[in-house]
Amino acid sequence: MDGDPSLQPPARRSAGIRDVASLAGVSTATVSRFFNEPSSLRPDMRRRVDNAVRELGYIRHGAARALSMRRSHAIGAIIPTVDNATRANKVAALQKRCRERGYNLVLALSEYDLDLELQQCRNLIEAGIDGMMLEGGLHDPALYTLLEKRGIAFVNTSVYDPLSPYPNIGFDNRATASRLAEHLLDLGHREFGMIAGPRRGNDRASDRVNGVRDALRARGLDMPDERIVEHPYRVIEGRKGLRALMSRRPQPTAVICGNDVLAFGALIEAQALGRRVPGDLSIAGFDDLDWASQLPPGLTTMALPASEVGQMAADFLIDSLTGTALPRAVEVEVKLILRGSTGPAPA
Amino acid sequence: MDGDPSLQPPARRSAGIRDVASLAGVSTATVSRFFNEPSSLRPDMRRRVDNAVRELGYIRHGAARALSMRRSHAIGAIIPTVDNATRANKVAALQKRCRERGYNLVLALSEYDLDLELQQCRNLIEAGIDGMMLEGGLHDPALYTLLEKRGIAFVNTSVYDPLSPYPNIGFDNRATASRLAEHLLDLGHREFGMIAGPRRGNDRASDRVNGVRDALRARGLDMPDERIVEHPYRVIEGRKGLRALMSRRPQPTAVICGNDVLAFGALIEAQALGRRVPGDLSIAGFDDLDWASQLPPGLTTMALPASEVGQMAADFLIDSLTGTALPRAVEVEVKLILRGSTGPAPA
DNA sequence: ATGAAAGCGCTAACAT
DNA sequence: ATGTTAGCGCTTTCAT
Repeated sequence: MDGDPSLQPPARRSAGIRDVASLAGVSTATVSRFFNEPSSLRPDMRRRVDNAVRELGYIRHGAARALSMRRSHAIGAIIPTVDNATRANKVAALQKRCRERGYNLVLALSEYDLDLELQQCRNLIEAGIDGMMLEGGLHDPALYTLLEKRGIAFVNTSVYDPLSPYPNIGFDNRATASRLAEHLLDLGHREFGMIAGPRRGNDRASDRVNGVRDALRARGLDMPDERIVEHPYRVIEGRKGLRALMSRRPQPTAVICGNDVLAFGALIEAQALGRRVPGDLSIAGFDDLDWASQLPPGLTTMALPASEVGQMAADFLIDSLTGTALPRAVEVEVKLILRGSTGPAPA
Repeated sequence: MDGDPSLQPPARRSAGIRDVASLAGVSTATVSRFFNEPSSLRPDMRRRVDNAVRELGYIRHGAARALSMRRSHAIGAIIPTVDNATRANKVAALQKRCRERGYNLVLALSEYDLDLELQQCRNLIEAGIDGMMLEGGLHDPALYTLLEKRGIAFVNTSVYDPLSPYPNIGFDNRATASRLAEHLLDLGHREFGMIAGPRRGNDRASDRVNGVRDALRARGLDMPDERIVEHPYRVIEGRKGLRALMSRRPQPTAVICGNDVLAFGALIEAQALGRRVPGDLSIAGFDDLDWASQLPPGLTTMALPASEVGQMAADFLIDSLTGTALPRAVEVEVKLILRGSTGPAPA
């Protein structure tokens, strides 16, 4: 093998399908079938091609394949950031499932910016993705137009809305937040505060605020704007948020945080302020991160099945490409995890 | 515009370069130049093409472009997981810089498995990536062969080794771990323990262990195997690790953790065991995660400039493609962040 | 079951 | 400065 004593062994371009075909003594069509429909080849043909492929270290040329098949076997994903374990799990599950089914994942970040999201969408279309996972259901209308006009499969994730015209896989953030608030209402809390994530351009963040409001209103209570502070998802911001809320009068006895990272900060700041959790103050979050069960007194939170969503998104997108009929909206289960950070309202 | 009352408006395939060319009354070459070398067009030509592009909503076909240019404008990255904020920052910086320079990011996960990493490498090659970011310097030899034979640019990251034959951007994990150990030695500690990350197939994890050993040996001390426990990077595992170490005699007064997540668990478990930090026990980690400065008493840790590495990796790879001469190894600065979790050895 | 050959939608010589 | 046209490396009819 490699018997050609040519002058520049490293510079020769790598083997193409024609090289394989001629080495195996078959046509290029047969080599193509070897990869795409092996069962249509006679065993001996298959063996010959297989040997040639191995000998040459042949790897198909994806771009040529995509051009010819009008299918890139790439799935795109646009997410705000990756620096959140829940989302990381979703992306990991997405890429794993895509890989299992022969698809690659092209990742783009929107940084919670709808304009940037649209731009990234264009980039991914240019990259030729066959399907695209989005986060949330709030996007520039042009994004939907773009995708639909080009017949690119897509799915909104981490939101569930059976009435949406667009496919979605996730859960109802608003109802989920209501459940969390009800838990606290049942514990006797009447003075609520909320450390929300930035709501602009983020329907999950605003839905969570609205959900808490829903629950309070259903019991004749209200959560005025001054009881809501908005902070980026960072621990230090959770601390600031709690400090701000505790400076209002009357002070809240229950604080719901937009996610566990903010709750982490709130928990630490409560301790720094000398408030006992849950004796003086109950705190809850969303995500059920790794440490939520470990950090005393344990964080009450909503466990969001992120990797399930990622995997389902991959399946949904890839199935769409084969023309399978699929449900427009899929709801995944969110569990309320009760831990030590929430308790009866102080007397 | 769109004056053709045909029967299936949504089904018509999207505009190609020829459509743009004929609408603008120019050749396809001119349209191509409009995108790739706009300055070579006369202003009025540019305007005509621009209008046609807008009117048709034309987006270049990446696969066709890649096939023709022999360049996909895609960068691949294979990382173990994304569920770590430091790595998330690296990936975010990588994708951002790639995007700025007209490249897309194809992401693959290796799950700390060298065989899977090699497989993912093949997948990415098939996807046609022009360059590839790897994590660490320990890979299947076949991976290097594959990449070099095909002339794909690549770079090992989060490691620094000027003697390596392969390009790398990062820091010397071994030396960095030594610095951390020296800090504790200077505080008078003599009994060390280590909660390492899984070392199999992970040079960063094993280098950190070796670095701690180096520092101890330099002072005539030793760290026997039974003072090292190995745990996956999760909070609960950090707790288990500390419990295991504290069951040995003599007990360590200083525990160095493979990363901040493990250190988090160690911190919590120390508290659960009634040990005061740093009074009875000093704990340190790697990464300087978001909460490290917030969680009392503050975690002493090494701050790794992850996003700097991600950005430099993007620049290195893309610059390589243009034939720019580049340094083979780049070292980034790691800072020792002193906080409350480390203090003088108990008397 | 296998082969021959016509594209897929661009880019880049080369020509003007 | 702009146009003509031959590929890029596959897949997929259509023959056989």
